[in-house]
Amino acid sequence: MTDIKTQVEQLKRGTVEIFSENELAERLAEAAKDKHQLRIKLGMDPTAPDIHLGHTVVMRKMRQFQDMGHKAVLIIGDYTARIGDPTGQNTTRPMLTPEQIDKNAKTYIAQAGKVLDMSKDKFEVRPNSEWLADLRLADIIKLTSSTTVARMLERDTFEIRYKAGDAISLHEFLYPLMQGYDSVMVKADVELGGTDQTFNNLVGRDLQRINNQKPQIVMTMPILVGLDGKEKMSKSKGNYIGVTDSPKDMFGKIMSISDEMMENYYTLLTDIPTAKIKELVDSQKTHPKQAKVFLGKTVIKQFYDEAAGETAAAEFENVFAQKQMPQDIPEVKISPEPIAAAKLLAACNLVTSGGEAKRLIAGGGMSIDSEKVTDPNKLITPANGMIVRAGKLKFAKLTVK
RNA sequence: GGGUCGGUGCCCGAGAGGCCAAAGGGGAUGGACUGUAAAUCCAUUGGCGCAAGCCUACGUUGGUUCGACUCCAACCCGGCCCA
Repeated sequence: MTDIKTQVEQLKRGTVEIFSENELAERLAEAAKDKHQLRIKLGMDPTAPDIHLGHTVVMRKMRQFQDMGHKAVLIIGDYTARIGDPTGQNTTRPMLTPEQIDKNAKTYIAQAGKVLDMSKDKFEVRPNSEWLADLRLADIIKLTSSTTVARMLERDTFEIRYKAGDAISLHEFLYPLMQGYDSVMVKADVELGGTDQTFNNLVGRDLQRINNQKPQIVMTMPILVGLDGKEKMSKSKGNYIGVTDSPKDMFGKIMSISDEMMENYYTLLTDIPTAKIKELVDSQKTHPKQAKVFLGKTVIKQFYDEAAGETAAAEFENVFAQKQMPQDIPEVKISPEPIAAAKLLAACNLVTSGGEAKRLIAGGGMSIDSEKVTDPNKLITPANGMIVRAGKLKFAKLTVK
């Protein structure tokens, strides 16, 4: 039994709430006793094609269960994606086409392997169209009868929108029910999710109870704040670090988070013990920059290897602290005729329009071979190896055709 | 179904016949300052053009007018109230 206690302690780390901790202990004990795997459910909406660090917070918890011998059941919400999770949304989401969903689901599964153990006995993927697509209206009516309008409006996202006089489509109410039904269909023992999923996941408990199943244990985890320091990390908000980002990008993005966010990132994205984290984020004990460098390396190690983290850090230091040129400047082929500076920026794909180029130059953001360009009409004669720079981060190296 | 209010640039939101590529804010980008952090400050923020200027844009489609984001009509979408 002490073993179970330790397990619960480990699993508790990083969670916000568990419904309920006692049930979790019981369920773990039962599983240990008759040696069966618990089914750990995590649903993912294939609404955006990439997994980012925000997803990995919960996925890492799932991995922990796997390492204890349990089974990860990843639900690809290909059917629920037709609705779009109303959580955290202030408007109805556009419905996705089946093709988009299918494509996104494929990359999701591939990318999930970066965090989860994909071995056959520990991993199962199920698209929820498997059971949702064939529901008959009668089934749906039955499903909807399990809850009430008042209950739905308790959810703050609905409540806020309702009070603000924004549109709420009726089908959005179906979302939590469908997600809960998923739990019934896969016989989930535990469902993981961000705190914003609490309502949805608790509906799963209700539906399982109605269907004579043991209600799943719901574990919620904090939402990872995005790079802007304000909103939830998400691809559509462009404030994310993707699991397939290059080590260089990951490092750069991590370095740009604000100091206040570091503790959050350390806690949710690494296994570093709490006491050690306290030291790292204490500016008296650790220089914030060093703490951030270490965070960057640690995160990169999870998706690449230690060397990749070191390289990224060194490159970063080189380029930004020492103000040297980066190693891997994209090369641009260009004809040797003299060209106006503004046009050159466009030719190098460093800007998207002539106006932007002019603005950049006017703002002092363009340089050629480290020399500032101030006149957008200045004629530049391209030469091999010439370095064109736009802003701090964008470079191009010319090759004359 | 009836009444009523509304749909504006990436987002929020002002404008109510010419002075409107459209106030203000947010965001974004560039610059200064830094630890490429945050905060702060400054600048820029539809496209093409060296420029004059031209084009595209205020839900959609037509109309009135020398001229429409602003007026009219129909339609589409949403909020609220009534049924």
